[in-house]
Amino acid sequence: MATHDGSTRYHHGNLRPTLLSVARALLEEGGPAALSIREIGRRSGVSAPAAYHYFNSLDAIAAALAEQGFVELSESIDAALAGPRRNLLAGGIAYVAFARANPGLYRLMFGEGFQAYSKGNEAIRALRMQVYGQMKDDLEKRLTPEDVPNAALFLWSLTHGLALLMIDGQVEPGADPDAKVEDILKLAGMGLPAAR
Amino acid sequence: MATHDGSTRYHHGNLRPTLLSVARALLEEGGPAALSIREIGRRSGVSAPAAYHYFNSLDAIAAALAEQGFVELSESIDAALAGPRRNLLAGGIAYVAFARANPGLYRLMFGEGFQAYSKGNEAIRALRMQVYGQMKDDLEKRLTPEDVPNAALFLWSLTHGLALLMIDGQVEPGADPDAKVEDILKLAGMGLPAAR
DNA sequence: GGCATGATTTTAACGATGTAAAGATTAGAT
DNA sequence: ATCTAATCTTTACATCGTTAAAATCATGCC
Repeated sequence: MATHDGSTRYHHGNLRPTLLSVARALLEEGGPAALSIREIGRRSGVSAPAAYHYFNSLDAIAAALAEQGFVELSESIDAALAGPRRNLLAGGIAYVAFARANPGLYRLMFGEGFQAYSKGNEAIRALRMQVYGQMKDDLEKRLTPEDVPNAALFLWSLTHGLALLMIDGQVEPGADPDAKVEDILKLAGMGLPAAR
Repeated sequence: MATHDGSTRYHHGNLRPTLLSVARALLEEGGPAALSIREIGRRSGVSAPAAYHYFNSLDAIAAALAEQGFVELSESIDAALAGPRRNLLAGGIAYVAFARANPGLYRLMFGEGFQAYSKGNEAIRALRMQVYGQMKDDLEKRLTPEDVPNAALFLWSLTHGLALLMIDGQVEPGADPDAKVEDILKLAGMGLPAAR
């Protein structure tokens, strides 16, 4: 079997990271459904069962990718929250921007892709909660304590929903999607416009 | 092969509806990923390729289920909008209630399940837009025209996001989920609580 | 009533997938 | 240099979606 640079060593030498980056490319090409252990092996220049030395299953690869995603999303939100505008709006914009830049990954992190039911996606749920906690912590600096839980869920719902609608192509693509996101998220602070 | 009532006719006699209802049960048991043409056949007391007389593919079965879902969701929203409270809040509550009552179906309608990329899920996108239009129409009776587009997307994002978070078990299950939904959706009218 | 026609379903088969088991190859320590 | 453990391959199995061909049934026509 040949490595992807043409040489033909028996040992790949750098397989685990290669598998992950190939998997991630696959994920962005075709969404979570396109993740395939055989295809990952093929593109990595390696036979399919080789992956089983580093991951117990295809689901384990998906979980590793999701974990990467949560780290990156978390960093991205942190950066926005610490940036020049240091407000919730900036955090929300960063959140949606991450989803738009990594739609396959975002769907993996928050969609099915793991059997949403039955199985032990307990780890994923915890990672999601961590992101939620990040928003919540920030809200605690701004609101009275009893308002926080509902405000946090409100904000998360809005941001999550907007992110999904956008990566699902459900928002008519205007000239400047970032501006659109900002317009929508701004309404969170004011509520809907007054009735006429 | 035996029918599910024990008799053993060659012709099933009522196959198409049976396939759909079995598929829907499967969908709610295990989510969109659990849809399997062979399992549908098995549970319908029929061989797998029999389904191909009524549907071109597994995706076609999924599409038919999704269509059912959109009809039901639409009716449910209409009923709420025409009901005693006849306001947007009631519509939103009905929307989320539908998702909570049919989580598998809702995920099929709005999640992946169809290859979100590449393929022709154009019909699904149109059906989604129809639901969106329903909310939008109602908003038009209440707001000045230029406010409508952003308000509609705002509302849809919030409702859709909340629905998904709830059926993903991401909202700590309190005593009364319906009340929680109402609390959150109410914030859409007022905006976030004032800073302390 | 007998029979042809068309609708419905079955069996058999193909290619692809995830994964397990067993063997080959290689790197690194002693 | 040899032994050991890590890494990777080949082979194999069960399952899946789907196609092709054959079997069975229902129905209208004579």
